Amino acid sequence: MIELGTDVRVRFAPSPTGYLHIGGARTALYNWLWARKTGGKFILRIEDTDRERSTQASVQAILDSMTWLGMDWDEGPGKDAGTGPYFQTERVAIYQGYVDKLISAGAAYRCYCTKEDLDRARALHKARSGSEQGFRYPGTCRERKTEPAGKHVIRLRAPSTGSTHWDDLIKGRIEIGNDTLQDSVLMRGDGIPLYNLGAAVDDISMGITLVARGDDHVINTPQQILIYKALGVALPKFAHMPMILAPSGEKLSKRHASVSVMDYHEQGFLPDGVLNYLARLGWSHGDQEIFTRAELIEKFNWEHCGDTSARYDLKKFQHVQASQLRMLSPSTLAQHVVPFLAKRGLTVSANDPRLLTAAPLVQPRATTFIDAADALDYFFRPAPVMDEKAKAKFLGADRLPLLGKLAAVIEPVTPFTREPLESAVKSWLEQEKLELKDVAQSARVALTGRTASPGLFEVMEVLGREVTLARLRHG
RNA sequence: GGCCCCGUCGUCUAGCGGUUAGGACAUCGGCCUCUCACGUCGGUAACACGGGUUCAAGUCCCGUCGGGGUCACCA
Repeated sequence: MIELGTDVRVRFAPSPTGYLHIGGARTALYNWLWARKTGGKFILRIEDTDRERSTQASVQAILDSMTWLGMDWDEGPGKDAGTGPYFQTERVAIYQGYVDKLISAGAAYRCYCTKEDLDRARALHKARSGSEQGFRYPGTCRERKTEPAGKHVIRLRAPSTGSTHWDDLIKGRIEIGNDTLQDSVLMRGDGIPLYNLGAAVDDISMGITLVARGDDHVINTPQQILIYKALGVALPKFAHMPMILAPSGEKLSKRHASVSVMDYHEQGFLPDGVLNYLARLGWSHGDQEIFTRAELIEKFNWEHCGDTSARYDLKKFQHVQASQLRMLSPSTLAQHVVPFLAKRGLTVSANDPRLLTAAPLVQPRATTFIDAADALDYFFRPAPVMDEKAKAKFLGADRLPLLGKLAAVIEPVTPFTREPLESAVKSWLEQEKLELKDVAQSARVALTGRTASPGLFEVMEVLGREVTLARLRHG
């Protein structure tokens, strides 16, 4: 059991090279949940050192996605708590300071090899081994006595003997032989840090106590531990979570599914639906599948994070989303669905009594807000959009007299609500020796334009007397 | 290829030496019923393989096979 404490400081450190991916969202979620559970701090840091690929639009997309999901950060863009700035490109002076310390500690050195030198060495390696893989920096500048003026990168002086290990919160003890390490570049010639330096220095200077990230970073951890040790700083805990795979087992990408968080917003998913699904993809709490946000915070832990990669499953995702949608109060559902009604050209107020009455009717019939808006459509149009096939089948000329009678039967019913309507219609049917199913589908098509809808009397109640009678009489 | 991680129903998972291997999604069938859903009842379906250790192995160890990650002046 990991101790709770107020000293928990976790972070999510995305690179703004695209939208926020659902894999990234899950990484953020586990960190955020842990911070909220423990009363610790959740820090958002933007790792924008790849100038070529980083864009302002991506930064905004990440911020928007985090905000939509409701994962608020305690420190980060717009919230400086003294550990900022939170964009790595604004922290170059900090990295330079740490690099100086690393060099004087003998843990790093300046390397003056040019790109061409390295390309030559790499070509030589390939010629010998038949592959570019496995190339290691030959160490040309490692023991250099003189320091020529000029452009240089900073390299890690990696040990070649012994091993580096840590106890991963998810994967247990991991040990990697130092002979697999190499003198990798920590800082570019232009003073911009590379991932391992930036991440380690930021985690140190921001006081991060638990580094939780995707397990594609396992291999980076030894180098970062080396940096911590060279600086004489206490190590954080590490938790490496498995990746999310496509249903086919490949790395999940756009080709397989909607991977951008904001896609789910547009598709009418609930933030809580996304969070619930992502939480269960790689973490469990006994047999429970559906969690409120508060339950997630209360119950999340690292012990029950699985160490196997999980495959994305839209069907299950939809089920979780539908379950979350059903948990909404009518007024909350109304608020969420109004923009989706607007997209259909239907201007409806979230306080519209028809909407509030209809909301519980569509709730068990919808997965997303798009579905809900579709199911609500005919309540708010002057006339329903008619399914022509249904009309041909159920609204033939022979059916109209019956619907006229039905209209006459319900016309005087007061109040115009489901129970009185139902009993009035039932007793009429009894007299006529008819069954409800003899008239129900025709009435449904007349009222809604389609063959599937909530119960007939509920629909009538929402439509109200005027509209119901008009539609039955083919207004 | 080297190094690292992983292997329970199709999928997400529970399990932490003794279970008729449980739940959920999906799927199939029944019930409910004015349609469609919701709900509900039930079925099919899994410990990758081979060696150990042990009275006893899905649970521990080794190997094989399989999957994934990573080997950049990307992150």
